[in-house]
Amino acid sequence: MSRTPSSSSPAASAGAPGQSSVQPVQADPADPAAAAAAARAGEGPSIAGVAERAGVSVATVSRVLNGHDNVRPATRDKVLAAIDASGYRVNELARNLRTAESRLLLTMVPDFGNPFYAEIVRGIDTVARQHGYFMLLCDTGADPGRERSYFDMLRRRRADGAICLDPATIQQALGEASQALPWVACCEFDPAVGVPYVGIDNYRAAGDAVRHLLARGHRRIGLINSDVDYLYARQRQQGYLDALSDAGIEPDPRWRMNLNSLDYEAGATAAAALMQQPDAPSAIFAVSDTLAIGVIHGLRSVGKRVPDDVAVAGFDDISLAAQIDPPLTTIAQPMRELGETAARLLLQRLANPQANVPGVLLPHRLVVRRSA
Amino acid sequence: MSRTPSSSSPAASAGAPGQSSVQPVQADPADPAAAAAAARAGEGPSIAGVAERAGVSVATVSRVLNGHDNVRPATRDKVLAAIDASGYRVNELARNLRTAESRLLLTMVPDFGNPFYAEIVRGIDTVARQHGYFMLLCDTGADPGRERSYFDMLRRRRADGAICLDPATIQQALGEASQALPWVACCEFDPAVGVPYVGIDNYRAAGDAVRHLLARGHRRIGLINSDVDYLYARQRQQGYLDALSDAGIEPDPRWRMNLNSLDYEAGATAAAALMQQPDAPSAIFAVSDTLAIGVIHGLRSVGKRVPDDVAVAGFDDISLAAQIDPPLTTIAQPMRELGETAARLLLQRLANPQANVPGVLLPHRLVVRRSA
DNA sequence: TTGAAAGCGCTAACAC
DNA sequence: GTGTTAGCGCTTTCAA
Repeated sequence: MSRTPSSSSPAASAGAPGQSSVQPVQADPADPAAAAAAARAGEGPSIAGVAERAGVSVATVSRVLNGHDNVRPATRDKVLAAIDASGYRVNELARNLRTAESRLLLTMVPDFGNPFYAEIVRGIDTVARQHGYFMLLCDTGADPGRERSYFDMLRRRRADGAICLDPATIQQALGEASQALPWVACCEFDPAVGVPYVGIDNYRAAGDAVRHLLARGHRRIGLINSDVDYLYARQRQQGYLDALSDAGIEPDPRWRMNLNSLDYEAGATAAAALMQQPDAPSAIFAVSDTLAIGVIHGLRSVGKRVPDDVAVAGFDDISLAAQIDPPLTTIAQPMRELGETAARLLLQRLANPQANVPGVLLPHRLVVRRSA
Repeated sequence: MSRTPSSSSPAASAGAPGQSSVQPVQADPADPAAAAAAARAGEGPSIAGVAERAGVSVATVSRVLNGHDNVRPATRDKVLAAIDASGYRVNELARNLRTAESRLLLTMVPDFGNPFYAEIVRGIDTVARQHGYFMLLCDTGADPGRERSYFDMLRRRRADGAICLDPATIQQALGEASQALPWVACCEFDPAVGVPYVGIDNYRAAGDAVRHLLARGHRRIGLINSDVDYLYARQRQQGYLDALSDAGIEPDPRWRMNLNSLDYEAGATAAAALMQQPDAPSAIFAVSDTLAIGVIHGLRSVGKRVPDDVAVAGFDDISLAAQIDPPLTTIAQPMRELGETAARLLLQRLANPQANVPGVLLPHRLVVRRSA
């Protein structure tokens, strides 16, 4: 990642891309005019105060602030000096109203405590900041009501665009009313909604995981899935089903479980339950690493060794996956890139509202470790 | 995809701002005036459009919008109907400028991928939203430059207040220039900076952990610490040192390590290194659970069993701590409450800038599991 | 190259 | 109760 070799830090220029940096400077405590202006404004001087101090018009100050080049160097210096001396900071509330943009990007996640989302969010944040936007992170808890209310922030102009990681079912409902709103889908998407998206091929990825288990000689393979509200859950389930069928195995419904949570706890409980039945699976495919980690714990709690008694495969390849015992075999998703791509798609859509922004699928990868 | 003149969605067709075409949701596609107005406004009607439609003044609409009670019910209904029919949404950009507040709270964390911070952030978010604020999450990477630039958002009026979870050293530098800015410190704080804070008694907590190890019969106890830039790192180290001394043990410097990361990976590497030396510790106290989990992994990689060969204690009690093998003995921090309290302190400071907001210390708790 | 002035959409005095 | 109006601080024509 290359950085501008100037003195301004990357984030410092973030708020106002392409504008001259305003240095943090102590206001001159002995200047009565500045003091009066400050008192009037409640908080530091306004652009008018700077103009007065520099002996120019507000228009000129604005030009300098925004890095326009039609300002005589001498004038610019005067203005810069006045800005410096007064400790002026641009009021983004005013600028935002005037330019009719908030420079905020909304990111809606079902659960930002989940390490999988955390990494995606980081990708979004990086790209957003590179382009002078800030990211407003919203935890929806996958609740349609909250989802909808956050979405409304777009209409209220509180955010310029949104990235949605919530279930496709929710997006669908949202989509009907909001085709025209500037948003993109990440990980979860319904191509039918007609909204730009980025994700992976969940069907094939799940198949890859199951085929790996099959290659290891397993025939009774369990599936610990999340809520089927999620598109990925349905797609991965289908991938699992078809991979088994293709291997000539009739999938037993008793091997499958649907959970309404991705917590470690949920995985542990489910695994223990799975093992209760006769002819229990000799391998388990969990649709998320957090679930898989819980599964390993649950297995251990009922006296099963991993992978000797039961093999476990996860999904996502969060950083933790390599650290647990045994290290987790899993499907790696390019989390960072997922986030970065989502942000870029959104920015693209913002820059050119009528452009036809595509859906994109990123590659996944099977990572074989010791758990399966 | 081209723009469809027909079936315009309620939101899209909402407009006819500042003009008298009063009609139901469906805009007349053949009305050039409406089209022009919509194009000009770019996005839906303004308060003036609603006023016109309802046959009242903008002041009245504003009153209804803000729930003032000095509006005749009949009038209010008219206005509500007009709002409804036009699909009006308040423009918060304008409102924010007028009221001189952004209703955004900034939260600065060194690393939001860390589950410890994630839970705190959730606490902040909950309280913020209860009070009509949104939370802007900023990952500083504990970089002073980025820290400072985020801080400047307060001065640029982009956020109304901030909660800082970054190292105390950074806060100190910030504090000098920003005593007056509305912010509070969470977890990390320097009482000398004179800023409201919430945290725990790290010194005593670390002592509790070490005393537990001592009680288990360990004499050679290692410390895997983070960067001493963090106040908590220094406090926990002192707690560790004093607990050993109090037990009549001369702490060996070779038992201590300082890491510049809290990643699992870092803990694993450090633990492996610690074990290389003769007379290696029989117990390790890691100042964070993520580190401790890495430590367990690292120990295992050099053939040590936990807790039989080496006992491990962590700090934080993230949800994962109970799930790994062996389950982690750790110091529980009230993460959620930490976040909630921080948010409340900030809100309090915002509501009453000159009030003397206190520093508060929340209780911790030793959680004994199998790792030590 | 610079300045004057018109708003962006909203809230809140201040009148009536 | 309701309307009129003056800005909030900024950007951006349009003239000079």
